[in-house]
Amino acid sequence: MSSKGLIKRSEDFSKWYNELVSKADLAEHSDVRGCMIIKPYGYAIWEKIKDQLDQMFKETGHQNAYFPLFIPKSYLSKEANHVDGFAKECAVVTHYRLKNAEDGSGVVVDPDAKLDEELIVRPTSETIIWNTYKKWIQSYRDLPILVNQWANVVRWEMRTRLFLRTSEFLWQEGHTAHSTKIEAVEETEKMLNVYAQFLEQFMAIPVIKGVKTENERFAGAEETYCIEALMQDGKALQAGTSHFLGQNFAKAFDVTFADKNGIQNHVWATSWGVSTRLMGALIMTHSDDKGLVLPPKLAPLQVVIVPIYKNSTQLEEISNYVNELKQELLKMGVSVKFDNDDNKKPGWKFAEYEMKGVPLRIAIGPRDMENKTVELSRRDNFNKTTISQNGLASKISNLLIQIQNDLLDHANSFLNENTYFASTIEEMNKILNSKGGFVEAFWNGESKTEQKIKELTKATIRCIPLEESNTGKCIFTGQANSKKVLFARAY
RNA sequence: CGGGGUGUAGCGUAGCCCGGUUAUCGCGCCUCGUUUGGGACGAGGAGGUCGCAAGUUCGAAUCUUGCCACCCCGACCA
Repeated sequence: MSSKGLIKRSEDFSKWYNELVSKADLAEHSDVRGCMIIKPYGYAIWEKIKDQLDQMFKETGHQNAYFPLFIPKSYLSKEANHVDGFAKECAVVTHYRLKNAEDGSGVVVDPDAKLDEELIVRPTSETIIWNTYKKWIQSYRDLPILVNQWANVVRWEMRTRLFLRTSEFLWQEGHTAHSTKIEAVEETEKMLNVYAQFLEQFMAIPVIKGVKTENERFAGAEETYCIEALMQDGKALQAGTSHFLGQNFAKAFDVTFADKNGIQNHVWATSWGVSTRLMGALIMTHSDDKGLVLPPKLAPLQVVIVPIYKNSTQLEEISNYVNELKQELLKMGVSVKFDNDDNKKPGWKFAEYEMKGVPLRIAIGPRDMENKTVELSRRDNFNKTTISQNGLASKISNLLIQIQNDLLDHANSFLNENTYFASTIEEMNKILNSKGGFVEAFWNGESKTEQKIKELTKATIRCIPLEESNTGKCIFTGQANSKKVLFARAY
């Protein structure tokens, strides 16, 4: 149950985000630092995301499996870069038993129950999975392995935000094994495209596809592909990553296969993931000062019907009509709720469903019953129209498609309008300090240069876009033949 | 993990500096009635370990210390 209004985005975007997450009933903080409770309404959206992605993974030949939460500490250290990247943020299990304190003050860790080998709570599962794949793979006939898992992972974060960065989060992680480098790279790119397609077609979020620089690469990867989205406050958000892992994990875990000639080779690997962070992307892409805005394809509730009446006779008449309409809509696969709660006035309901981002609202009163009309109101642009009850269900169904498309168009325009080019550091700072956005610029490919630019602008290279682009003079060193990359301040 | 801020009923808050009956107000909640085309109104009612723990004191929401959580800014990261 949410109380009135949100702070305006223009006043305090960060506060707006926090209030929205809370008032739209998406999530709340738990008593454990950095951990979140995803509430039923928020989880319903995540389930939509999950179900659709799961279907897309299966359509591309993947199967789900489940690997354990706990990973022996020794596994993590087998791949040098990997351990460097994750060691600082791992939760560690050291004991397996509690006992009553002798002074009666409660339970304490039983010092006699110390684990011989400590377990880490997975920050990601490459190590335990590759330790397993070693047993699964003997010959090229065992390849490829195309496995995904839906899981929770823990990374001990210093600074957290609901959905955007929490110590525990939900995600999926795909882990594949291939006999050739080409096939593994293809898989990495294929899954990046699946993500991009999902974000655009279902979340109505346009993304830039690219690869990360060495600095930003996943710990243990040869190449990290990513999709980057632009939020309404002009900051970039990494929405998904797909890694070409080369033979790094195969070598670390000694995973080899016999090829057709009987020669032993190391296996080629990929991994790819998206997380509950997508919820943050969804919120910060479409929502407005009235609350959440959901694309119809991800809305747990697509249509809400609010009756307006003065007495029970009127309500009954309206109900009779609405129940028929509801059946028709449900048959068309449209999710719909008739909110006939007598304790809340229509105005209250309007505001409430706006906060929760229900894409389409229908209001029906005695006037409508008389004229055989209803009032349709769109959440995304607040357009209100009074239309005939004739053929209403299919009009609604079409309108939902229209809303889905309009949200993507709108987000696309925003992305285009907020992508700039800068040829000097001053220009870049000017852009970033005024409204933010993506800034294209040339970069000479050196980490040192990237670091310097970061110090001067607080912007990082979000990606080197996959699209072919021309070369030019490095924004920092002036070096010719530098490649075009995308800078932004980022979440 | 460093610097700053905050924590009082489900939510938002007054009181704290300067310790002293029964902890303020609004929203929400419950009951009854009237209402219902953009967050209704009246009457009555319930709801509190003042973040947690020690300490100072005759007496602590108020003072001291420690801890926990959240928010903002850094460093780090999806």
